[in-house]
Amino acid sequence: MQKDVVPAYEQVKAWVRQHIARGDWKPGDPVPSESALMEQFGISRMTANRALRELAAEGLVTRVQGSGTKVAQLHRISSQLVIRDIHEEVAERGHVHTTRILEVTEEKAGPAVAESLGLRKGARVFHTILVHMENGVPIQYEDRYVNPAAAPDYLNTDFTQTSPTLHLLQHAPLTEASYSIEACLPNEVEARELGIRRGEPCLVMMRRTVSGAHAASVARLVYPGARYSIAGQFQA
Amino acid sequence: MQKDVVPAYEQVKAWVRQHIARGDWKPGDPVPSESALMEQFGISRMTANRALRELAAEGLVTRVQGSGTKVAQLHRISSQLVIRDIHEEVAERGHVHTTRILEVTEEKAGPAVAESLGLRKGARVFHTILVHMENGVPIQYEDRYVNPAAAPDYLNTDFTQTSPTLHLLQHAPLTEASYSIEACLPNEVEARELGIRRGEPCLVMMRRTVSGAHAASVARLVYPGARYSIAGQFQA
DNA sequence: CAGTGGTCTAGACCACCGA
DNA sequence: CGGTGGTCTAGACCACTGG
Repeated sequence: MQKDVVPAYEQVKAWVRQHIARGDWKPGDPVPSESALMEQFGISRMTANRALRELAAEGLVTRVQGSGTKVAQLHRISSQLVIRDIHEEVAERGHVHTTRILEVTEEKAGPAVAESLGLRKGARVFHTILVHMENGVPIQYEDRYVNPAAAPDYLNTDFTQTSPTLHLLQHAPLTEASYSIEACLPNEVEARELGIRRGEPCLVMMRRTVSGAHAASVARLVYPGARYSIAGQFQA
Repeated sequence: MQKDVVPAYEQVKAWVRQHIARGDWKPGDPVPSESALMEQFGISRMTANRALRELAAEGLVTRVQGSGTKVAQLHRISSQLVIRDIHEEVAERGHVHTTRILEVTEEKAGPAVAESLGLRKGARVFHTILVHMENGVPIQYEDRYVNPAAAPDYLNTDFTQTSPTLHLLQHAPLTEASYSIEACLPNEVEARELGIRRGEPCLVMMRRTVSGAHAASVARLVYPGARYSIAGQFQA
């Protein structure tokens, strides 16, 4: 039975997907029930169930117990924003990534940082400021505070070899994160270090990461607008 | 057996998740095999399989046939960027959404637009320019070209009642999309319509949507940087 | 009520991996 | 080779929906 290279449930999924993509079935239309698929494909109900359940997980169809399976309103096409190591990202483009280190210190947390990291005001925190360059051109100004509890070795890292993101990913596997992206003008220091004029707009990403029980780090990432864009793909 | 409110496979998932979140099992560590879970929880293999398979789909664990299930390197935490109707978004914040219509026309496609929509240069395209306001304050300048083949009725829409995004979602269910986000300074018209100075940075999202066989629309969405940010959450 | 999906079981065969 | 995951089946009981 299962000598097929393509599993039965995948065939069913593909078949349903096709009907939806071609517009044979429009949003709100019913999709054949599990028992209908059993007969049509000569499969067991568990197999039909798996196909429809996975399509529902992808958001292509909606299932309501007792009512049936319907083609979903195709609203929530979504893309993945992924937290990646910038070194890896640059290397993938076949370019050279280098880092300029501006600051690597231990400080007392100010109120804002303490709050973000879930520490008392004045608690010890690690602070790094780096500039990331792609083929020698600055592309990211990274101002980051790190919770010592999450990455005790942080300050001993050679940041010319290992980026903060990579160190954190390796030592404090992240379980949660939030971000916000805004357009801002750089302050004087940021403009100077990025080699741009004060009036040149930048993408600023504020990111807070959590690893297990600890808030691990808060970072302010400044990208020169003219040299960087966030791009992505949505797939149904 | 299944009188439990929480399904068995969910209990197994929660149990595994907990061990990973608490750090009992670190990235690379083996997760109990399906047969181990069968014994431990007194469940059948299909149930254990489902639990682990779904965790793998979420990216929490990695499964290799013949080798076993291991805790994944928690790198690719990802978030969902969702295409939403701006009216809905504003309404959800409990605010009032209004629209100012600047242009609703039919034009011949210039080379760039034709290319994006997959049409011949000079083909007829719909063009709308709107300003979206939240409680009377401009928050988005929307310059959009639409492929007539994907939404023939587009121009007949009352854009004070139905946003372009909503019309398109309803009439041309989207199957694919790509976007890029940059920081830019607004041009003179955009600045005037958004009520900001020329030097104030903006988030600009270029978005191209595909519906079935047709490229449906390309849009340039300009957000005043000081009034708008894109925010999101990553979840493992 | 009949039909639907939600869950579960106890088997089964297979392909793959590592020792 | 034994253990692993990948898939599949033929049944089962349940909760829910709709007419």
